Amino acid sequence: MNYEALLINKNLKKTFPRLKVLEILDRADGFLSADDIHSSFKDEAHSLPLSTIYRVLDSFLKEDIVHELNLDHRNIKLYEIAHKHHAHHLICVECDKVIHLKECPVHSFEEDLKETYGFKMNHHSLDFYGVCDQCQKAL
Amino acid sequence: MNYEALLINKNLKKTFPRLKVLEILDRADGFLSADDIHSSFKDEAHSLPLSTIYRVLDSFLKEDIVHELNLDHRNIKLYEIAHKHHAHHLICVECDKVIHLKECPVHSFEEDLKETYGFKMNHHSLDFYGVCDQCQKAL
DNA sequence: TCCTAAATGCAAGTCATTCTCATTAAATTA
DNA sequence: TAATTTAATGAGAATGACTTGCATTTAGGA
Repeated sequence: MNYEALLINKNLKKTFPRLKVLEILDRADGFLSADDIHSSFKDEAHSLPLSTIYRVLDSFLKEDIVHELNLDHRNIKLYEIAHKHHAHHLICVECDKVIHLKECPVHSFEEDLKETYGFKMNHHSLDFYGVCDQCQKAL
Repeated sequence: MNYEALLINKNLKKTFPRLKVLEILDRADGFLSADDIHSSFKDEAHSLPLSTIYRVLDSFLKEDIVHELNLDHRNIKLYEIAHKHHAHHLICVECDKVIHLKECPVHSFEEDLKETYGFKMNHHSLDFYGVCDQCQKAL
């Protein structure tokens, strides 16, 4: 993944914080919170303040570079590079594991809603919360 | 709706705050935030502190007396008496109008997930965000 | 190289929600 | 009915995720 090209392509200035956050998200294998991103700097000399991280994430959200996932059971937002997966999830409320679901079973339902209610659709969230196999055994 | 009977039925002590919150939620015609509930006391002599309201709502959630709705675009939780509607929504990000959807198009999908991943399912959220008819015209 | 708007760093602020702890009250028991 | 136990409440402080104000820096075009 060419970070610089992506930023230029999205008309975002190529700055150190943006490149760094992009790299961290790209190398992560799942969702990260703003705080996760912040923490991943702890051993490096040049860290980033949380305010900058939030601003960078906002600019990425606007350009659809990242997806946002709201965790109902934690009151927290998680972020992931957008192209990685479609945005439906199976979430374990015990260990916070997130399983990505590729299928979107509500696509045609959404089309119907647009028509019925005259909505201009923005996005939809479809997330399943439960206890995973391993945590069931552990409890 | 018999508030006292409901509480007794759920093994919840019949207290003034619980009866009051139940009544407010029952009389509301949509979702309310904890703050909405708090505000609805402003003209009355005996109000309730927010801490109590949150605790009452928690006890109601545990007993499935209320449903909780997380608003992605506002970072806020809304509550409604559970029996009123099934919990899927079409939400306008401009005016915060919430339209209740009766149909659940992911029921069989959820059954498949349980089987495939061995999850014990807790709940799922399915919410559509967009701009409603009226707000589109107003923009 | 200069210029300007945009981005950043830092600190302070916001706001929904939770917690602490002393007090009160509900429901059980004597 | 009174005493007891235990949960619930009230008030306010605390938390924690996120946002904002503002002075400074920097990217990218002139």
